[in-house]
Amino acid sequence: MEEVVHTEKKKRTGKRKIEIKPIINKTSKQVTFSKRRTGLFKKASELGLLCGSEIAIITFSGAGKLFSFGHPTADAVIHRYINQSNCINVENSNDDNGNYNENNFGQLSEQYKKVLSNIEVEKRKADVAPSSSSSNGGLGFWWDQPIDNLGVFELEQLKNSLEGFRDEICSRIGSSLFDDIDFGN
Amino acid sequence: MEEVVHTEKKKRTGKRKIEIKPIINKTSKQVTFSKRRTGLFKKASELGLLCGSEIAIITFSGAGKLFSFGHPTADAVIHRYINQSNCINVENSNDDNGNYNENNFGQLSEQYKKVLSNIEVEKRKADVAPSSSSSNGGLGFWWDQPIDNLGVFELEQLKNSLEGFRDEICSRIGSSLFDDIDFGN
DNA sequence: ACCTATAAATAAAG
DNA sequence: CTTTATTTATAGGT
Repeated sequence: MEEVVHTEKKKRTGKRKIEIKPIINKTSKQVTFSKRRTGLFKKASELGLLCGSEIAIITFSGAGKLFSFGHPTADAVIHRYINQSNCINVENSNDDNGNYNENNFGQLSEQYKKVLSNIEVEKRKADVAPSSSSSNGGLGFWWDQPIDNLGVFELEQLKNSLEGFRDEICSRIGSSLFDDIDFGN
Repeated sequence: MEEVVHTEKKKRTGKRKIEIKPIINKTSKQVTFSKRRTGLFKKASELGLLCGSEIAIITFSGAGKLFSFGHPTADAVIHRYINQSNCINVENSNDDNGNYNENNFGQLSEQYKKVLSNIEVEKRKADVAPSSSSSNGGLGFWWDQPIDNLGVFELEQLKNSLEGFRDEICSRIGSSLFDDIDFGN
């Protein structure tokens, strides 16, 4: 039987304490990102499952690669987040620096109301307005054009575009928030 | 020195293993949500700090209360997520059921191109269009009105509203994605 | 990708 | 909120 006396080159394996500061080494940064992201997503799924809560995580790696997790889906949760502006349930949380994050979607419906109200005011200023027509060659942006220069067809386009734009936005946002915005009827 | 033999009423304190399934008891569900959400946000902040990655977490408690975390901010990350449609960097991750989440913002710029192209086609169909004017009393939605009935003032409103709408959307989305959409110039 | 020792998170009780 | 016992996550190495 042999006794080997190790002249203490302590084979320090196992987890060690680390400081929470930027990892310089690119490879170990990637490894850590991968491991911790996996752990984070697992915990998020447990939270959703245990507590019946909806949750979405969006993260971009240092290299700009996107990873997302969602329960039930990331998009569903994000849509709910974007559309909850007019609800009271707005809570912020602090980040690693102890700073608070703000949800700045909160005042949107107010802004819309203001815009619509301004339109109402403008409306009252006018009684009857003259109109003229002409075909527009298609130079510049429509909002830089004198409105008088727009013919019926251009207006049709405007209308169609606006409808399309509005529908796209609504479906993109998955929102009913804009449904009551009618641009002055 | 005294040796006390405990007639085993094992005082079972300390963490115990749990199953990952919905918690029924409302109180312990709230407690668990609070504790785990805190832990999750902490881990997320560590991930951001260690790996220089951007991260956002949005979660709604069972009661519908919103909590968010973001590094640098939740909104910044969500905007980047929404706007990265035309990038190649789309990675999905699986949720607790092993299902994959999908980012369905990917085809948006394509849709816009299609709309704009349709408008171009329409444009070519017309040469000159007549126009008329009249004040509109303000009944119904503008897109349900015959376009001929719109007077200059209504068109101004339309223009202003559209500008406002577009600007609001752009600032809301924080996007440059719509900047090139000009509704037919 | 896998292993192992250890740090960190946390379930239950006070 | 605090403590305690234990499970879970994970840093570093292979």
